[in-house]
Amino acid sequence: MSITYKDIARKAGVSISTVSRVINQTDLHKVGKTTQKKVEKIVEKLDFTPNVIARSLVSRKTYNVAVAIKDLEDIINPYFNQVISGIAGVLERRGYFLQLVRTVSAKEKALSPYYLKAIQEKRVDGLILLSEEAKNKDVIELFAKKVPVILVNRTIPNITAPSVLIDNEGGLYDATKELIELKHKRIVFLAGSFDFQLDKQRLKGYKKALKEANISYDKSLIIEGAFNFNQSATALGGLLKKKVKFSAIVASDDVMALACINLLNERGYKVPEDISVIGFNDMLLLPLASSLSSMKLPLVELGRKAATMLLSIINNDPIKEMEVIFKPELIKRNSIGINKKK
Amino acid sequence: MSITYKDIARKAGVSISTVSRVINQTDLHKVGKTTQKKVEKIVEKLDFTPNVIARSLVSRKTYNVAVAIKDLEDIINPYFNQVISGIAGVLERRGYFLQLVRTVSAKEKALSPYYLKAIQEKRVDGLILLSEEAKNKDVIELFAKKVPVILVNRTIPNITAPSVLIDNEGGLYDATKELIELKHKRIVFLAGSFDFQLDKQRLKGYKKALKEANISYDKSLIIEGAFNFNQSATALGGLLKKKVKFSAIVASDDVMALACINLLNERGYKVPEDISVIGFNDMLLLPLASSLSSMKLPLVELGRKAATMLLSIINNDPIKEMEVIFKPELIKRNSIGINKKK
DNA sequence: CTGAAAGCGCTTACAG
DNA sequence: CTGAAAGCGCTTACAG
Repeated sequence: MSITYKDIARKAGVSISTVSRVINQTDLHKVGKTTQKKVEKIVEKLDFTPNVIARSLVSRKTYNVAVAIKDLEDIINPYFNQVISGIAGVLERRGYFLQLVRTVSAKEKALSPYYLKAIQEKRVDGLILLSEEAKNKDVIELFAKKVPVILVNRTIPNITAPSVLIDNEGGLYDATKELIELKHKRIVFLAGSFDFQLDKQRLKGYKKALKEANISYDKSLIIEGAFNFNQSATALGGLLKKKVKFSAIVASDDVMALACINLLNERGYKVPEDISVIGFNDMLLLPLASSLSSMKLPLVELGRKAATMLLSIINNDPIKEMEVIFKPELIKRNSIGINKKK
Repeated sequence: MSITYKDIARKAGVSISTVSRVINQTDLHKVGKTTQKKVEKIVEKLDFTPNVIARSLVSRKTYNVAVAIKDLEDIINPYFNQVISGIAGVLERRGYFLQLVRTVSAKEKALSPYYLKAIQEKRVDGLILLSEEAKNKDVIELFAKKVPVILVNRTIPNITAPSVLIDNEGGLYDATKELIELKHKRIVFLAGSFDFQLDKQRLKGYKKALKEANISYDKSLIIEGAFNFNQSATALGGLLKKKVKFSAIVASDDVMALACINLLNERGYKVPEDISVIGFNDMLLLPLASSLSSMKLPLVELGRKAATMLLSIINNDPIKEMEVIFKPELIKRNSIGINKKK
């Protein structure tokens, strides 16, 4: 079997209490220098590492943090993997491990969804919620139980929760305004889903920009693409089929914007000569590869912030701000141009 | 505090042994139907979930699996996140949790690197190694200790380990051959690093294709780009500065290929008119966005296979094949063309 | 069919 | 300065 405190204690001729003190560097002032050295030597020689499970059982700390995304396969999405990368870096430096969990339960026999299970089973010390799919009710309950939770890019009505937010309204306002300045009047907003707060907020920003420019809001220009390539293409295809006129598109995500560019090219439209396109998130190399203009966010930094806040809460350190807001910034590339139609 | 077996037992008027039997559905035939119902009712009412830490301490199973990448921030790389996505899907379905660990230790005070720590601390039941950075010596030791480990895209000399492999030699052979058929003779191979097996194998395939076509091998056409955008651009920049002539590039990764296309465009070369470029991995949308030809691999499927093999080993199920090999397939897009120079 | 008891590998007052 | 003992929340023979 594996080595335990008992083995170390026997070899050193001391008690396991002493072994524990040396290994954990606690109450060391009470341990004789010689004894300490003796134990340390043996620990080193055996390359001994304490069983973290046993330790957790007593200390009630697991040094594990759960990061919840909708579906585990979503880490393929550059938005999520940038944020997670930022989280991971911080956890790593602070000696925590990162556990990936999902919020959507497929055909699950468990009483609670997977991500709640990690909490209930005491697998983790805290949770960072990257997904809108977790139900408000469940999240509120977690707060009630004093479980350390950080929300990313979502809020809970009537509750001020520790959260890292994105200025979605401002982002879409800026994007729309830029297009308006380029003389566009019929601008499509390709949202992911209006079940999501982020898209509701973005729609607000879109409307605000139109209003300021005295352009009337046309509901037929608003479509949903489910945050993925294929459904975005389908949504835009529907618009083209209905012969709805437009000269620009703002999409809620770069992948969706790319789907638009791709479809437009297939149908013989040129970007940006015929249609201007702006994405969201400025995901790594994707925009560069396709010359896509996008609303850039410091996603890695955002993840770092979320992790730092969570660790503060876990360790009962005071946190300065309950809500940190990141503002997207327009990065112009060769996917937007002046509207030349009429 | 939280609820335990003791609480359930008291409320049901039974012993904790009985509670355990009902919750775990073990030896149920020995438990009276009425008793069972009574306990189940209470468990349900309290939405009770057993403490997995305590359970692990006894059962020596954590239902956690570690996935090791070089640096946690590497999940940004589409190669890794596709493989991890495949792994995650399988683990999820089988009730396992996924822990992300890294193989490279920065300034770490621990005796062993982070990923080994997860094993030593008994945090996990097994390990999937996605990184070449883990030392052969350490990996061999893990096998000696009977730790369930799966290697992905790497082998250990003289050892047949359970592994999921990529036909790197065949992949670069095919890519090079395609370019040769397009009349290219001076083909650059932009590798990541020759410290890595995968690039050594790819170089073999490159040489083999040249040899078959009676094209002599020119060492000055072989460069290293460290698997990232910037260093790839620098490497190619060096080649251009030295005025080395070439009409095509095969890169060890799509991001690297994209760096080439980008730099070539900046310097006034057209792809594919002047220079043909082929990438590797066919990473999601990147090639589509940049019309990049690439060697496609079923990376998600590869991850699934690795996870399935690991769970078989963990559960002592027989595994059919120790080594599964995936073969890349050339996807032609508009980044390659016939060499028109002389 | 049911329960008492030992034990998993640690931590932590407490006693000396 | 050091150790014996209780306890964390479970599982698992064993006894009845």
